[in-house]
Amino acid sequence: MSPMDSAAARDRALDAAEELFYARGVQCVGMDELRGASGVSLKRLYQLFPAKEQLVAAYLARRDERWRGRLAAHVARQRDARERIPAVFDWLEEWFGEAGFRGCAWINAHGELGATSALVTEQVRAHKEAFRDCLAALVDDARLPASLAGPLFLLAEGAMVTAGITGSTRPAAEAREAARTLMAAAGRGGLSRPAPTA
Amino acid sequence: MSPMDSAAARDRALDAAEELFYARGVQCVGMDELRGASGVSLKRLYQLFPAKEQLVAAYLARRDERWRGRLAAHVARQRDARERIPAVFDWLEEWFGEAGFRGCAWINAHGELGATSALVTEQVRAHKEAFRDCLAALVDDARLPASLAGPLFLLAEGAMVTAGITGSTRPAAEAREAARTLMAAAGRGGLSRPAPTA
DNA sequence: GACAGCGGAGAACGAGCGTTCTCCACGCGG
DNA sequence: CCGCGTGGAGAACGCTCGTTCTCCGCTGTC
Repeated sequence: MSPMDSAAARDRALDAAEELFYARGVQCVGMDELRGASGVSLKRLYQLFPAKEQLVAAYLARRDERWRGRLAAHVARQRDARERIPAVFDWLEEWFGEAGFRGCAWINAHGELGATSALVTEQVRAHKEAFRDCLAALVDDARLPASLAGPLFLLAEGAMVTAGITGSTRPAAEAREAARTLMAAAGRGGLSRPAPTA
Repeated sequence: MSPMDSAAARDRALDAAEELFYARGVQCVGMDELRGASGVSLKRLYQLFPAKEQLVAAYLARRDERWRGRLAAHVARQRDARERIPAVFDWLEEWFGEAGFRGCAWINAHGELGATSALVTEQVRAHKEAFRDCLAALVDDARLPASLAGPLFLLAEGAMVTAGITGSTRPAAEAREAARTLMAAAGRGGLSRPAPTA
């Protein structure tokens, strides 16, 4: 291989990292196994990423880009701005049903390394913030109150966690229905007051 | 120490396990460190728990009991059955604000070991199912439609994850407001219909 | 006081890991 | 055709970890 495709080596390393880290957890996969799966020599791996931690961070960063790209593409297919919000949950449902789905990579990575690696924590926070911003933009486009973004985000996060733990796609549908209810209530004007107590 | 307090040794082992596993992650804490922190000899540890995995499962099981006990106690302070549901989120908010809060122990354990340990996965599923059942009972007591339990559960899970990642207690308040809105909408009669599309 | 048995301290073991080093085959400038 | 440097394969290193073993002191009994 010519020296020039260190970019290709990087891609192959990240491909292998994504597949293995996501499927089995970061700590379960050694650098040697990564070398075997990617075909990139250990020497090269350490040239590209000075330590495993950086490879993990790069894996999360690239996955973040792709994940948000896929979500945005799916959502953009809806003409009606208000339908784009339920479409987020449609897309989650599709994702949850994919073979090999094992929950949210960032939540998993945070559970595994959040206490240990500041770099990973940073990636996780950045990803979640970006996702939240994405929802906020959809809420804004739909001319709904900005305060809706937080709850929608929480519903989506809860759905991801629950789908990851139970292996079911159902949380996506539940979250979508709840999101619709919240949108309708917000459209009706502001957040609810407490239920009448006496 | 008399041979009889193997129960006490068990408790001390679990105390140390809970503190260290929760704070730093399971894989970061070795059996030797656990011995140092608990004062229980390695030999005894392995008599009580044939392998680390069992100790992890026991830690999660005991924490589950205590966690749900604390939640139930807090919720029971509300007279009005409908106020017990927001009270769940009040309690979450308190929890999120505690020193050393680092997210949901079960979600973290699942992220760390879900792909590896069937025993741990089982504990996580059992805990989440129990929590969900608890919410379902509160919904039932409040004479609200059973379909509310799922969305409330998702809001709570989303809040736990988000609080764990961001370190803020705010997700609890957001989830509580959303829960109130969903309760009000359900009280008003059933789930929302999709917004008018044409 | 002698002895059997239990329990604790910590060494030992074997495996796996992240990281580095050694060695060799290959391609290129003179 | 000959050195030279680049890059790959994989051995090696040092460390940590889960688990087991060895040794020793203590205690309760005769």
